[in-house]
Amino acid sequence: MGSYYKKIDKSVLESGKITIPDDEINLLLDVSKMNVGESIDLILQFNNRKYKGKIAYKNRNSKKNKGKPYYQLTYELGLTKELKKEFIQTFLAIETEKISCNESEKYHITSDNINREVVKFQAKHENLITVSPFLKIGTEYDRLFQKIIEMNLLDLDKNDKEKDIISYSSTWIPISDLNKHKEVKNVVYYLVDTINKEVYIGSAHNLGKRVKPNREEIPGWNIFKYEVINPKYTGLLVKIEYHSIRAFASFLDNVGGESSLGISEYKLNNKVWSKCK
DNA sequence: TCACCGCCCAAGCCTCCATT
DNA sequence: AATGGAGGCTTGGGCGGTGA
Repeated sequence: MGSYYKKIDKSVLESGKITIPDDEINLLLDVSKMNVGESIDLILQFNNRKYKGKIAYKNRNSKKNKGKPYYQLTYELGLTKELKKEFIQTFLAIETEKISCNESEKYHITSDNINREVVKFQAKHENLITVSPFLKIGTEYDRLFQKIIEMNLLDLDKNDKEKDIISYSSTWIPISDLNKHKEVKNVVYYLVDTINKEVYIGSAHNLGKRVKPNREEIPGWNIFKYEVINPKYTGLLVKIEYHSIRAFASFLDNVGGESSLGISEYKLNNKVWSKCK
């Protein structure tokens, strides 16, 4: 048992899967009883936090490489993110290389001059490996870049617009124009009956399928508006909806049993939402 | 309310490419 | 030629939607 030192590269920081050379695998794990196709689960510890990982002995089936299996260490993406924050110098170099690769349509990023920092994998005891920086290039801007990486602002592959939870908020629209908005996706919507002074709030992955005239909960609704949730946060759609309902219920008389200030003659028609008492 | 279905994403696996 | 680096395809689990 010992330590394996690895230059930081895309494998380490992005895919979270690295090939361990045959002559070094025994530093991390006793593989004498391992057969091709098998894998061993282990824990990687970095900064006192533990991450799931495994070492697999993998086959190569192509004609050219048949019969030359190799060892691959993989770990969860949570660790890749922490490592990006640790090895800022290399991470930024890789991101920079990506940009020039895109421009020149180069395919692989293996340029030697970006591989400067080194991480150390040390076998502690059975199935526990500690991960620590061995060679690190610090700068005065590390704290700033840590923040930026933490907020995913450097995921250049992704759309910049993805920072906001709400990506679009409509004006109030008369029911007669409903058809023009049928195709809108991932929305929290507000239906209002201006005659009977009623409000109803809902959410939908597909506006046209949920919002129709004579809706049971608020049959007389005649105007509506909606907010489109950033696709990145669609998992939170219902939570955002309930937050809106809860907020409205605190101010408007409502049929959901929430105590309200009753600041308006309007009434909230929602009956059910997750109440955080 | 429950069971089923389809979709999406991450993990796993395979393979090609670059480097030595 | 050998082998590590890394992209792409496949798979499977989880989750939301839908219909009974």
